[in-house]
Amino acid sequence: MELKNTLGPWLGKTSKMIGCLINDTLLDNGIDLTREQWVILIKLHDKDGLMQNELAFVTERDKTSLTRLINTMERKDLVRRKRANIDKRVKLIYLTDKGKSNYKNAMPIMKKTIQKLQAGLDQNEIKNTIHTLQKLQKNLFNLSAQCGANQPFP
Amino acid sequence: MELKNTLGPWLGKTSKMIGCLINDTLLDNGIDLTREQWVILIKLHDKDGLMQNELAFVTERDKTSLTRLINTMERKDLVRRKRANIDKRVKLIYLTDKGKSNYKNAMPIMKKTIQKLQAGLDQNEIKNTIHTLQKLQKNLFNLSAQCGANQPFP
DNA sequence: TTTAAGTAGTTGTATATGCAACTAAACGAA
DNA sequence: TTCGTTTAGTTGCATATACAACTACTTAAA
Repeated sequence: MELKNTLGPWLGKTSKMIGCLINDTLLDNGIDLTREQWVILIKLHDKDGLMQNELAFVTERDKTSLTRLINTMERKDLVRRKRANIDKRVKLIYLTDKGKSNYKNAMPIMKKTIQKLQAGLDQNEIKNTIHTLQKLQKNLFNLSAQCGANQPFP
Repeated sequence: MELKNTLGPWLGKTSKMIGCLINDTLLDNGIDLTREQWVILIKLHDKDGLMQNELAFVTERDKTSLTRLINTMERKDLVRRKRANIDKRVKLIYLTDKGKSNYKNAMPIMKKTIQKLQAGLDQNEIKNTIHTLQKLQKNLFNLSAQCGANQPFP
């Protein structure tokens, strides 16, 4: 088996290039966000007030990484922490007005970029590829390839 | 268009999980390598004595990142720098004996892991997915989504 | 041949990442 | 109810990453 004909390297390179594209797009449009911060804004726009552990899980990162990412974003006034009343260990993360407006500014631009990225691919091809990726993720999950000790939330 | 039905997030998550799997596999087998170091060993095994800029290009990273990655690997005695005689600016990177033996130890284990990863996927499915990824990479290249100022080597 | 422009690599600075070990709070069972 | 265990989040440490600005060397052109 040749390593080069396996999915790993292809996925790795493509993913890396997409990361660069997202960074560049944000920068070129004067939006002061890293791609990591951008994803956090998406998740919070989806459901505001997630606790840190949930946010770490849905963004596939260790909780310690998330702590520091939120530190940076709080410093930039994109989100804010709020202690939960029911359970005082928990900190809930909320979008600030600045976070919301950054999301709103970035979204149409990012959608346009993603369309350019997928140019020349038909819907069926995209669907099949996603399906294959889902199979891989299932395998990865069974191989317990999850960073950190993140638990799924029921 | 729903962001969730585009390839970006699926690729990102899968790629992240594969990274964790590689790290875990190396760690579980007592191989003292990060996944980034592992990829460098592969490229050098393929062709020893690459110059840093070439190595940065083939591994899709900025030359400054490569400088520091090689620093770490030189400290760990996995590779060594050698000034080129023809052009004194250039530094060529060679595998050390330790680097070679780490590669040799890791390779069969990593191949086994990759087979587990691709379990349940038929060759055709893999081929089609790689083909789609190649299309994406072409788009990404045209969108000049390359990190750093890395140039392709003719 | 001398000088300007380009190239290879490094350093400064900032961000992001993860494991181990920690604190504080909540829970659960004797 | 109290004491051991679990959980949420943080900190220490090490690695990886990239842009800007730098040094040292090479090349091309005046």
